[in-house]
Amino acid sequence: MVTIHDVAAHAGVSAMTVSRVLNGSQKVAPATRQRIEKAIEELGYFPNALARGLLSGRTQTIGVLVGDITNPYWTAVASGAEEVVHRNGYTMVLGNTGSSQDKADQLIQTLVSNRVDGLLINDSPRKTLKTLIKRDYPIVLINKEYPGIHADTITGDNFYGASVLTQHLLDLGHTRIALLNGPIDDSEAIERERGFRKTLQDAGVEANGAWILNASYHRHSGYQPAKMLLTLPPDDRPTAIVASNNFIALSVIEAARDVEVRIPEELALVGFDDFELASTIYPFLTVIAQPARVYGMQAAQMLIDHLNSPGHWQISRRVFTPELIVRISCGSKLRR
Amino acid sequence: MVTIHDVAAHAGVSAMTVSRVLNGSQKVAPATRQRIEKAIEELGYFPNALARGLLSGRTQTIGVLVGDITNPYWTAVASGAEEVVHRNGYTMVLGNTGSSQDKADQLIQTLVSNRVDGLLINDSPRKTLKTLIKRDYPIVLINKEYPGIHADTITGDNFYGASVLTQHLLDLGHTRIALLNGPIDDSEAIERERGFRKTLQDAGVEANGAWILNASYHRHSGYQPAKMLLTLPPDDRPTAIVASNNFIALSVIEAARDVEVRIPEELALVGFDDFELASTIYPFLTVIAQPARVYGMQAAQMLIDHLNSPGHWQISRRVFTPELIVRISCGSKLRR
DNA sequence: TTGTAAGCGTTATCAA
DNA sequence: TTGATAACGCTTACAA
Repeated sequence: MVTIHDVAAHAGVSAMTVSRVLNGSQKVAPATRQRIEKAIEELGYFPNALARGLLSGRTQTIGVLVGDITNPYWTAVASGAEEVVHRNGYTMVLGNTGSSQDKADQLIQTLVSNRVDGLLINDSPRKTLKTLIKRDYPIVLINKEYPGIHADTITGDNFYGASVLTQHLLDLGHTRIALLNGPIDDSEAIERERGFRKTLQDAGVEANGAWILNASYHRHSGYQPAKMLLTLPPDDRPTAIVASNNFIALSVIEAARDVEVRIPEELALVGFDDFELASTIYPFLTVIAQPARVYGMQAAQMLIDHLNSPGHWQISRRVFTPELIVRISCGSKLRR
Repeated sequence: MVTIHDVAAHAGVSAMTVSRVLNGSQKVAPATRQRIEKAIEELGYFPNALARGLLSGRTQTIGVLVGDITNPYWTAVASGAEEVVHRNGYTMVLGNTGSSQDKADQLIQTLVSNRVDGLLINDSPRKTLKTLIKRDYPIVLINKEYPGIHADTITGDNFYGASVLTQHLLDLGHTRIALLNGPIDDSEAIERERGFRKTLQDAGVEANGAWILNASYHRHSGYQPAKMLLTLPPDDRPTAIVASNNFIALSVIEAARDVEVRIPEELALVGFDDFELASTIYPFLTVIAQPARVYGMQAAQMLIDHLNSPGHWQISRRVFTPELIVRISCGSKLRR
């Protein structure tokens, strides 16, 4: 590896002068500068960011940890974050936890060891989070809250979202409504279930415990529970399903197709998280849309503001109100 | 930031002993070890990978640069790469070039400055690549070749893929076939056009230059050219389109819907790159499937083998033969 | 305008 | 089994 000293020797100056050219920090004679730039070019010199970071304590790098990189929701978050990160002269490092706590923990260890200046986190073990916070490490949580953990947060209003979705189904005349929810310990899933139950209750409809099921948020995890619901005896079967994310909604579509239940004619389907193709896949999905890209941008901006703030940063939670997009999977655009 | 010396002081030992515990490299008395582990825990110490990397020259990190992180093809590549990278004790750092040469260049600069041990690259300026190769920096190119650049490469056989797709359409009786290709200077696009033209020629069908159009590989870039093709006067209009990637195929579906051309009844559509939802979106797409996940895994393995090889690494190109998956967008499963 | 010296946090080497 | 020292590549502070 070529070092600053190699460049210096090649240009017949000291390392310090090369450093000054690199950083444009102080005056360097034009002739000297030219010689140095030529040397850099000829030697193919890349400054060593490790040495720099070691000295300065900053790496101009921000880590982003998402649960599932194959989910368009999270790539939208990441791509929004990246835009802001990049625009502010930082580099984004993207990590994929695959919703595994161990992997999340390991990734955080690695990123912090590499002294990224801050972290955008979706999923992490509580303990790791506590350590980070104790050490005043700048983090922003995205779409997740941890009871007892006080940190900057960007989320959607899941209680509200679930309420709107459920109310929409009630308004269409459904009373036999199932919830295909995320993991039982997920903060979003918990809020969604609360919103779901409360809305039913307010409407005087009794929630059926057998119709409230948990899945992971991964691509096919909703398939089995969906199939289970759809193969219940007709009298016992829900007429509508609320899916807790985009992948779960897709699984419902697939299960319905496999057991020959038509959406929306025989089953109304609504879900969380809009995605590009929701309007291209038949039956076009009625969803609570969360502006994932905006979440990513806002979270990144929040983190960068924190990094740029002189020392007294005020922790805050920013909760976005998601929006109902009615398409046809709920059947509301059908004549009944 | 807590350093190894803080831990050492806290445990009443020297930094060296802490280092030994951290790396399990040499014998440490059990009692001492325990005290140190307790100190690490209490202080919330994270080793500084910058210092480590500076000393060792290795960071156990691999950079992956993809063109478009919102394209499922590339997330599949990335997720395959990550599996292998992770399994081998490295960390993957994912960068998104957005198909911008400047950004790719900047990202490579940053990653190399941060001394990632190697790079998986899809898109990069030639010049940067040349510099990397001159400096013997381990890289693997994915789905891209640069004339005059000699580097490890993983690609699909695009000439073959285009030939198979085109032949399939010819076999179905089409002779008026359009190619909605990628960027004009993209190595994959060039090969695909070659395969397309050659297959037509061998069948004695003359290629219509006005039906060979270029788009970028991004989400909506195929829409305008597709619409253009589909609004040509009936006598001048192709009856079949070969789309050069998944996003272009989606754009064709959208354009066809907007101008009320039915697929596959009035237009046969085939494309490159299978993706999860290709079989969920109607009309289910007939595609040349490239095992993106496998490409990612193979590329990562190749890079790691290179890193582990004592010094004499043989550069090679690995070309995969893609596979035709016939669904219904080409119309071959329709009675004619 | 340019150069010297010290130190960032680790670990390899040698010594105790 | 443990410790002292030097070095990795760079930049800040100071000196020339």
